[in-house]
Amino acid sequence: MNKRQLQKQKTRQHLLRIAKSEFVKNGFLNTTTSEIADAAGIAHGTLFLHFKNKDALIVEILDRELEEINRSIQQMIAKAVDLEQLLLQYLNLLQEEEELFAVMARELPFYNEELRRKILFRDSIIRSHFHREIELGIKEKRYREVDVTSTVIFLFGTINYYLSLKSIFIKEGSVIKKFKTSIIKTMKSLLLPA
Amino acid sequence: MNKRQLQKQKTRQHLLRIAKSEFVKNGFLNTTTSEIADAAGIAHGTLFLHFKNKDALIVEILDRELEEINRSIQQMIAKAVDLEQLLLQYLNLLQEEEELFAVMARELPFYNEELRRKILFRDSIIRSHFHREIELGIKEKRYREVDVTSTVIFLFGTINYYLSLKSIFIKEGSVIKKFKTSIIKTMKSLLLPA
DNA sequence: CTTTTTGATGAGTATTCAGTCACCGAGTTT
DNA sequence: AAACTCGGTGACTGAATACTCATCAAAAAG
Repeated sequence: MNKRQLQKQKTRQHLLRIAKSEFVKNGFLNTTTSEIADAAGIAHGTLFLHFKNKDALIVEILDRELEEINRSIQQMIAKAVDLEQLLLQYLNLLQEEEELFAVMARELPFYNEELRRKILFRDSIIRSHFHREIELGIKEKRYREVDVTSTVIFLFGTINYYLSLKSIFIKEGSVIKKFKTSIIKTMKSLLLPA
Repeated sequence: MNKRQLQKQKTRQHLLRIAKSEFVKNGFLNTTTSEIADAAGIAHGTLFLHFKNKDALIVEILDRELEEINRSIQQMIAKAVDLEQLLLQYLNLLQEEEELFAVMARELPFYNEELRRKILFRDSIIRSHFHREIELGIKEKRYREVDVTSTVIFLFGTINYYLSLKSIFIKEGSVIKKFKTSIIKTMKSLLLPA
């Protein structure tokens, strides 16, 4: 790879990094291509040399992020021994990239089909693990006989609600951190016999 | 009131009605002032004769809607004898104006301070009634000793999650109708002793 | 050393919208 | 009936913003 190609690669990576931080800061919908170019210190037109359009940029960023999240989730599942640990580790994962998850939760209904599908697919994977874990618990009589699907949606609905209204729930810091224990507590009280 | 003033009143009411149906159809953010004017059969400029700007229009529409909803809620509370009935009636209320609630759930994070405050204030009123009802149930030993605040947020978070992703959860018809029974069932299993 | 290639530039284009304003004509007043 | 008022009109403006393209200069190729 010669000097030119090397520089191009570097610019591209730089753009991806800056774009992600801008998206996380203001959301995908409210970040303009000019803002990204300015923040990256390159000309506006250069952005379109590296990415077909704004959508292609966000898709590439999300693909990378979702892939990394999937890796973390796989590790998590391998390690977690029960639902409480799984939930705690999942919440920790969310907390680490909370700004990004908050943006996705808030903007999901406005994304195009492709993006929505990718995000919801990632969601469905982790959801299915919770589903399985709860079913197992019921079979082993550790949990009460709840409606598993509804229970899982209650959990994810609540987490997404917290995330999408993050800035309203708290001034700064992590919503997940703030509500982690009460989420776990309520899930336990839903599942464990009295 | 003379002929002119009468006509003005009529145009204004007509605009409010058409604007609401457009907002419900495509959301507030994705409805243009031209679309509303076209649908109402008036000139684009006329809209700004009746309302200072697009925001003033949505604020007036929401004020009317929220006021009516408040009236319904007051009636509901007067009649409801227990949590299950209260919840069922609340879900019925949501179902009646589901498109509007779905738009609000989806777009809330993007509204300005004033609109957000109004919507969240209405939410907090109904939430406080659930809170009180659950506390009472715990005191009277009908319910288990759950964390009341978390339980209420679980309920509202889940409902909002369903609403904001309405179009993803179902093709057409009512999400609330579809999930009503499982929401109630899960709430009961959360609150009632095993 | 000359020619060709190509990454980068940024002024310019196209589009979408909210909001304005000079003007019209029906209705009201004098 | 003349003068005035005011609701309505729609072409126009200005702002925002995604995307293009003629041009440049440095690097690569011949």
